[in-house]
Amino acid sequence: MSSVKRSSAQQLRDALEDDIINGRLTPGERLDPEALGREFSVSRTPVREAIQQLVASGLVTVSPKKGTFVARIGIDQLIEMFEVMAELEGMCGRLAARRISEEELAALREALARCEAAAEAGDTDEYYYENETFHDCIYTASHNGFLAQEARQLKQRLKPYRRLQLQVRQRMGGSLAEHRKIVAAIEQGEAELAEQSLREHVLIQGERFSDFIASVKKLDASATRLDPSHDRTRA
Amino acid sequence: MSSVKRSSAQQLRDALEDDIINGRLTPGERLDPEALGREFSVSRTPVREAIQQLVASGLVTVSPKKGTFVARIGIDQLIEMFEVMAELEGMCGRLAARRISEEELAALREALARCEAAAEAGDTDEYYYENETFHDCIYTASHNGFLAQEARQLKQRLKPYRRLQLQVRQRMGGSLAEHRKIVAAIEQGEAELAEQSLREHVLIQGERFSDFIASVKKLDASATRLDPSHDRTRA
DNA sequence: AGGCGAGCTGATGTATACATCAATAGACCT
DNA sequence: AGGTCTATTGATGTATACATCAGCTCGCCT
Repeated sequence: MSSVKRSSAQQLRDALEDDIINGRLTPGERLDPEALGREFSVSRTPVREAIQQLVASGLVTVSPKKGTFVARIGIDQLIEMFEVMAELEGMCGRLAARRISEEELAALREALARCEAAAEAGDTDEYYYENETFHDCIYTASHNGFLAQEARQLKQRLKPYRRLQLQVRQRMGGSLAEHRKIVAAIEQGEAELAEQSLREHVLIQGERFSDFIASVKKLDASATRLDPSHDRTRA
Repeated sequence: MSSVKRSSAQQLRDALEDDIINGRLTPGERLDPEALGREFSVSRTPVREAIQQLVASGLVTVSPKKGTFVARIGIDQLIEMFEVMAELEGMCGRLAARRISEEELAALREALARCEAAAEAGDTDEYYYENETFHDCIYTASHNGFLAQEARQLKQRLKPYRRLQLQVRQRMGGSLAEHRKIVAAIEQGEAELAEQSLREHVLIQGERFSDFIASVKKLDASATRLDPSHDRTRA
């Protein structure tokens, strides 16, 4: 399997990445290398390495002589990133409509079914998860591994902020309808339609920015002063 | 200005990046941290840091216990990356057609003029350089800084391989005609046309892959055995 | 009392020494 | 002679100590 023995730096990187993506570490929060070293029983060197990698992937920023913090993405850049995300998703859909295999199509239908089930059950968390699987199926079906990788990476980078979005329950119904339309387009090999549908599917969430921006600003403000309640040094 | 005092690791990173992009270090070539340390009069720590960053940006790969090497991109992935590059360029064009400012349009026309001059003079190197400026103008004019950054980064990553392309002199004329078409589309705000023109402009180079692939394979083969003639440790 | 400056503090950046482990080459056994 | 096991080697990975430097505080001067 994928080698079970990974370097401390890699493990730490994954752990921090997961913490950031899943909101256990919020944007603006400070990361103390020494504290992290104590927590994971390693020296500052691999901690530093892990942080460097997170900086490279855009999840962390480090200000010399001031400290390292979970990256705070400005609203303007956030919009820009959504714009690119929509394009990448659209491209995945366009390619998938042309290249998808039978197995992949089956997996896509399965993912759609799971989304429908979650929506019917009103389980927003479950829907959020299955929604990811759905989109991931399309990435894979694009048969462009590099594109899929880029899409996943950007999505990860946006994740700390996305979780504020779909909370709106009404959005689930609309999202589901769009999913069906997307699947239909891919099934029939209508590349342009699939692209446009997916692009809009992503952008619609961006257009709900009225509510969204408010949430972000609020989160920005609360995280401005380094919230000590999230201190990871405490056991 | 942009702080003149940068860390050794950053300087080294930039130096190596430049070496790789401009072909002084060829794909597959080994990078010896100790030798680099001696050359730049620093310890292995900042060297390692620089290498880590290059790994993150995809220009270098490191195999544990075997060594670190300039990244070798397989032909299949190379094609995938060109596909994405074309999409990003197209997106830049589409956005630029809607958002470009007068100043930016002037700069774009200027860049086109320089391309024309270089082409008329038959100076391929100059054309290569001005061609970059031209495309960079479009990135900027997209008014999406994140998109522009991603496009530049991907272009950098492809650069070590792109230099094998435009060598064909005949391509300059065709390229120039496409440039004019692109500028015209942007001038008139025809977003879709600008997008399609740019996408094809990039992909055409990919379709010339018949010749291209041969060159890459040749380069791949010659770099397979770690060529000692490129050893940087020698003064 | 308010502003300014020197020293302190705490953060990142760097150097060096050690640990670890896979690839390799050598010798031994068959 | 061929294959296998083992010891060496050389590479990355990690630990620790030191250097450096900006921000902050405390105290002095005006």
